[in-house]
Amino acid sequence: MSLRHAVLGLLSESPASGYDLMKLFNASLTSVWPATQSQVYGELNKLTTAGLVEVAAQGPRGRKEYAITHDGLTELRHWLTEVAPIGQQRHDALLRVFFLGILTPLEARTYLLTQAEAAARAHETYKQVDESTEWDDEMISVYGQIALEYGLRLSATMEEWARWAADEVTSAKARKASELARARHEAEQTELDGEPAPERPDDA
Amino acid sequence: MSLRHAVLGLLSESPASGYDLMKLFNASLTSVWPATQSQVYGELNKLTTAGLVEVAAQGPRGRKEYAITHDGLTELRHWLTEVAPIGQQRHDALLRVFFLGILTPLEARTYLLTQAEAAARAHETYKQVDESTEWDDEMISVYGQIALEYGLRLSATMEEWARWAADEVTSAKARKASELARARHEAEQTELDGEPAPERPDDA
DNA sequence: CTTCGACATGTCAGTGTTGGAATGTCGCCG
DNA sequence: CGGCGACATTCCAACACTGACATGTCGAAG
Repeated sequence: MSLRHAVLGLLSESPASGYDLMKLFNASLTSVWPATQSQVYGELNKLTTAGLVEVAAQGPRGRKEYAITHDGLTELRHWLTEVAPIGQQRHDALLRVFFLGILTPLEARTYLLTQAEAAARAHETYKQVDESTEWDDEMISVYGQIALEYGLRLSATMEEWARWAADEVTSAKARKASELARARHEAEQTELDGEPAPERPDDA
Repeated sequence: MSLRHAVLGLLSESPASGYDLMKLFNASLTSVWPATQSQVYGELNKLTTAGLVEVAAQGPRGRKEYAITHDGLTELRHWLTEVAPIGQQRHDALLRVFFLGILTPLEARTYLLTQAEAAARAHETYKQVDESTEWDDEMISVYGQIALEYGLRLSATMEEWARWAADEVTSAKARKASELARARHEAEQTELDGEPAPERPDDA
């Protein structure tokens, strides 16, 4: 139900049309809460029916400029202060990690390093935004900056983790190999003692 | 479309019934890709129709034990190696940050510190799992450990960021206050010069 | 004056996700 | 042997999201 609150939040800063809202979504909320046209226009109608926003002005081309109502602002405040955010987020990229075992270590490493690069690119993008924006002490600016900082830190953590993980795959493989070598050695010892050697498939 | 691949991934490790899969989802994938019963059973039927899994054995109580087919394994490998993970994830908690400006700095700070505590609790939980698990060098264990490490690092980053952000709110408020004080001072100077003082609302 | 791009809204089918209800079976403990 | 808890599946209504299609208006540049 957060699309509703994203729309309310944007309208709390200034009145806007559905078209304006789409631009705002694509400009500042894409990486946090993406939305499509159909969703935004649909939600605006629902919000109007619910009395949380109202058509404050009409313009050319059928433009309807929406403004948040008192009830809408109350709802927004309620959501911010009293509704606990859901902690769990679906994480496509991390889900794959659980199943990397069906690939070869080399393929798994490639996957992780690709993730590292994607994170690095994301970090670079955030940095560009940070540097090309003039931050002042207005509250809206402060919170925008705080959100951006989250992006910067998250992408940095992601990259470091993915590089660490790639190394981990390599060293785990090495540990397994040496373990196998030891097992082989013991098997040879046993063989020397006259026992028949147990079957051991060669690891590729 | 990742629920499908989560199911395939779990079945790639060992055959299981829908009921078994639900336990696996709740045990290891909750924080990465949560799923409900209806989803899992529904997906199993779709996967069977698509020939990616098959009913390998039937048991008591109508139990159907599913196994991944050759086609299913191919599809899983394809997803892992060739389908780019979607980078953008919806982020409820971060969305709110954009709109904290409509709250008082104190309320905003409370929100951020609550988030910090939630992150700290999550970190603690992951730590418990890490310490209470016996990790070996089997591949499945290695990748489980890698995913867990991501959780550990992410929650640590979250907590640090939220605490930093809470401080940032405080200092931004202070900067604004001193700015206002300076403006006031200048206004008084102007007043002494005989000019009328401009209106200035008191900040609560 | 015409044409083109930006402005502007609306609708739809298909898919994914949630949460709950309904139904029944088996095995073990007392 | 009676009942309870774990096992096990199926169905459904409601809501959220995706991506595309349809329709039309205005303003400015050529």
